[in-house]
Amino acid sequence: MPELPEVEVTRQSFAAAIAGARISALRMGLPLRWPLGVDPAVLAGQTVLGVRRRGKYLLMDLSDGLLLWHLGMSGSLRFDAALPPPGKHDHADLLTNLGTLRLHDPRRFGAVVFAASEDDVVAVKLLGGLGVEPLGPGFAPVAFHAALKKRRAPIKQVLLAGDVVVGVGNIYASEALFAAGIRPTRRAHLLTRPQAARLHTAVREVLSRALALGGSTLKDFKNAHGESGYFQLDAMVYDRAGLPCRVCGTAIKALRQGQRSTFYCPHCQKA
DNA sequence: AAAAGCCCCTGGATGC
DNA sequence: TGCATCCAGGGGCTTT
Repeated sequence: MPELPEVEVTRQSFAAAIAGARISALRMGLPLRWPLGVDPAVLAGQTVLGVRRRGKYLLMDLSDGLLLWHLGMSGSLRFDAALPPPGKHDHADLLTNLGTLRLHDPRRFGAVVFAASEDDVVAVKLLGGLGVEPLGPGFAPVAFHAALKKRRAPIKQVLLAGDVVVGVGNIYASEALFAAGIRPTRRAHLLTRPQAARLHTAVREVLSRALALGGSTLKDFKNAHGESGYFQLDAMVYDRAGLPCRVCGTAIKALRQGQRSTFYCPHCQKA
């Protein structure tokens, strides 16, 4: 479900409210993608210092260690002073004196993982290979082009892989390539410098626009207050197979790349 | 080193 | 109504 904008919207919607909270317990439900990696009792009495984001991970700094939260495909977080008893798909409740943070995740591809520090092996394994933040200063056109030069895979799959630039998921990969006028099947190393620069701009604009609109609401995205976003209202190509391109009217095409669907306009995306 | 496939899981939509 | 099939916003792991 969540790509960078949704994860960041989620973070912003509860980070300030949970800062300073004293943890009383962590209650886990069915197994998630990875085990917590520590006795939950270790968390009791710790304080939540803040919540950062790296790619699609949320890093919750504690007084002694950190919790990594990932929403997988279907996860969402909710933070409230009072929540109803956990339902079938509520698999983690972090209880604090300021409220409960609840992970709701039907498919259970998400995770909550404890790490003693960012140098902890588990943290390095999950975060160590991540690319640069697309909305940060490390994402620059020239370096981006240089990184693409080393990759022969289709550009769509390189965007999605997250080792060059993080946070671009399946929706925004298609949207950014449309905005840049680039064919998703184009081999990354064949992009010219102007094309890489266009894609760099497109990734930033698509993500920051979605972020400003509160994230996408394809199915059930909600921020930690249970409010929806609006991005799906203006997707240019995603999930529009056979429909007319909003720019030129040509029928949008769909294809499969690495077991994920891709959408593009054959007329607007010739590069 | 990089690329391609596989797989984890549940639920909704579609087809017979 | 029932059942089978396919698809879904991610990404680590194993195999080429």
